[in-house]
Amino acid sequence: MAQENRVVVLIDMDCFYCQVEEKLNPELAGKPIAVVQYNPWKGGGIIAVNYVARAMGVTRHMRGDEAKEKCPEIQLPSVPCLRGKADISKYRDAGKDVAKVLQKFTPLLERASIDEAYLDITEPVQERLKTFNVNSVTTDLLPNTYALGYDNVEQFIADVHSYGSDSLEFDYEHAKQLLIGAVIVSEIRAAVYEETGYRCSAGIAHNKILAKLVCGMNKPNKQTVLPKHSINMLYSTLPLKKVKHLGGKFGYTVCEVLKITNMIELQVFTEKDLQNKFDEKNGTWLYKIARGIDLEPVQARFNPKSIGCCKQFKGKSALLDLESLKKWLTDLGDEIEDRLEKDALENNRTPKQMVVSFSTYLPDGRDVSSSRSYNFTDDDLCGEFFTKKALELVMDTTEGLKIKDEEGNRRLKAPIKFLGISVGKFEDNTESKKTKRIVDYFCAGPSKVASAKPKETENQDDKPKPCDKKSTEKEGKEYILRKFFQVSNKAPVENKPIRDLSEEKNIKEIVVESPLDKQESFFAKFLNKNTAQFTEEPKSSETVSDIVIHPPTPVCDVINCGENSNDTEYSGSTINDEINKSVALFEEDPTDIDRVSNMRKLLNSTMIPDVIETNSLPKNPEDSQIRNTEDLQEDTAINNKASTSKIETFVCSECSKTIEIDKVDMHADYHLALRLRDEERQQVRSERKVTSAPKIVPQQNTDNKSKKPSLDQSNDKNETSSIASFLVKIDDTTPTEKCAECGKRVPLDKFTEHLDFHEAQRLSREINRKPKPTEITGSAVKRKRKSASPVKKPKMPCKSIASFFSR
DNA sequence: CATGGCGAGTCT
DNA sequence: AGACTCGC
Repeated sequence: MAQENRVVVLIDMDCFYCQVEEKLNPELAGKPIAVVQYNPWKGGGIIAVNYVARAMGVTRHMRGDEAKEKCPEIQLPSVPCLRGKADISKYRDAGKDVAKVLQKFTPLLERASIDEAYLDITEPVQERLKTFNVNSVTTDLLPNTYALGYDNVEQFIADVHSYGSDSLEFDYEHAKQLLIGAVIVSEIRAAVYEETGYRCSAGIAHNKILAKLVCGMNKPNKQTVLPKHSINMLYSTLPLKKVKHLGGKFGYTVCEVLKITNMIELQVFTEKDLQNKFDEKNGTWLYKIARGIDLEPVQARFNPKSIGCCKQFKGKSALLDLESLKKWLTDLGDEIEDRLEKDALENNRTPKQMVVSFSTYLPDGRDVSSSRSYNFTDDDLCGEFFTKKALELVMDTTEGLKIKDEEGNRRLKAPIKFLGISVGKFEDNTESKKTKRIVDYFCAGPSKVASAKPKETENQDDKPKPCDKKSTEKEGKEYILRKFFQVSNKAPVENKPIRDLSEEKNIKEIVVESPLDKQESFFAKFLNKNTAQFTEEPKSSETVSDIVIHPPTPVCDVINCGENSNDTEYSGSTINDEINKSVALFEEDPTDIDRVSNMRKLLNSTMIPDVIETNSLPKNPEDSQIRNTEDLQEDTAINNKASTSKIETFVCSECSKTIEIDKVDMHADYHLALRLRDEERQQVRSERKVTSAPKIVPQQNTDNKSKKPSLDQSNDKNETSSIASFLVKIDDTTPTEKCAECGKRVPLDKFTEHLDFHEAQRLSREINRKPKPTEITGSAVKRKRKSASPVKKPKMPCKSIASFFSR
């Protein structure tokens, strides 16, 4: 069966959550309804609105309170709450009930979401045509049916009956199939209503994209057919972003790059055009969908491939201590257990993998997310397994989450904004004994499952014991805690030497360990070097090739500066000294006024002097809550120097964090690193998506103006931009070295900076880095992350020197 | 702080 | 394996 001649249907339940609520509570029938999510803020967030309420102006995105204003008599049933989070299981069950009805009509059913399913009914249509004459189709077989391009269904029926007499492009065979398809879909929808009481709408076309597209054109309780010859009419006014896959960033860049807004405008571009402007795959896909072609098959899938649950902890509700983390992971783990038990009983399958994901707030309020996976072994299935393993994964892989251990106050260093556990990679349970274990476990009865939770926390917490890693493996629930405190207990030991800040040697060791400490010297030097190069460059030079080509002198110095730089000595300075010292790093080049003033501006604007008296121990809880750059790294060492009698601090106006004076430079560089990362990302994106669109990738141009950075009167915003573009500027005559990391060709004399740039990317990525493998779970998760270490490998730069001299 | 909790799929 | 995108 040719893919282009399929009959594909999308069934979409009308305001599904509302219908479920109405069915469960018949008193609601006929009334305006909006389902709100538990969130008590301003009446809860509306996630579904029935059509009565829509008619009165209630929409999603509103809060419950707003809905009441628009429609005082509105009913606001709420999504139930279980374990502190929204519990949508009743909607999931209802969706499954519907899917079961759909499945009676074809096995080729793909559940697309809780309330949507694609059906490929090509076969049923062919079967029907064997015994049913299309000419006997009448409107009473097609209630609530619309055909795009026709005023009403009768006209479409008539067109089919007359072989499309009026239209040259009428594809009779295809239209006939769609018409029969529409008849079958009417029956399907009737069956759904009959058996579940739910109304739905449907789109009928020859592929998934189009079925989806037209399904929404007539709602509720309607179905819409899209004959081939109506596609262009539909496209002529259809915003491109309405098409599935084009509603996000990609669709936006397509519109920007091609300067179009409607689907029909895509048709003027050749396939090659589109492949050049985007990539091969996307170009071809765009070319085809512009002509109504979408070959993606309907997958036969009834059950979800993964089962997961997650929760956000936004803003003030971010998790700050170990207890909250444990609590929420327990709740999430319990939910997974519940749902997995049901799934095991219903589908006789077992997940082979678990993924725990989380995100933490950066000091500036943005967040970084991370995830770790674990492949189950057969011995894994024991009480509270998911919770324990999840906690283990989070704690184990995220040194940045290590607590600040002080006075029994067990705080997480980075506030957790999001937690999620999901399991997947299901395999069918065979008759073999091992895979049956999960069912055994779940069926074993409450005694085992409930596995009374001893109050293990308190005594363990205060007195962490040394533990033998091998023997405690997977033993009991205290295992996690014990392991945890073993780790966190090291902090004071590491801290001790640093208290005396004059001990340079100790500081250096710490600096080496901490990526963001390294960042300080890297970025200071990095920027400094750039300005130096610009100075040496003749200002009047006109061509790119004039950009100075001198040996990358400090390559090895820079590589090593993380280890031996004394930039990290800050002790005994005044605030202004520190600021000036930072600025001085950029003042060596008197010609680079912009950079100097910009940096000064940055420092002045972000650092608001705020001297605070601090006693030897942070009796004030707020003190321990200071979260700056290093807090997100694993380096607990520097933090704990609270023993100094008086600490001067600043408030960073970019991220509102309190920064101790000896971290001002680091902190400023940290913000710079974040900005650089963003730019690099944007650049990568534009290079990838619009490779041949010169307007989007100005950096790629080798035109004259791109080569005079020192004269560039750019403003603050463009300052870092110029740095980024500086890194990728290449000219034919420039000796280059291919970067092993990104494959780009980089001018030799900028190679060091280029490496530093990757360093910058890595730094921000490695907010959640894993500093060292832990033997205990070493078997669980592969961690062969290459070059995860922020410590520079001397290999690359040295190689670049060699190649420089060989040319 | 302010659509949240999903689930699928792609890229590297 | 993990980060990221898309859509409901």
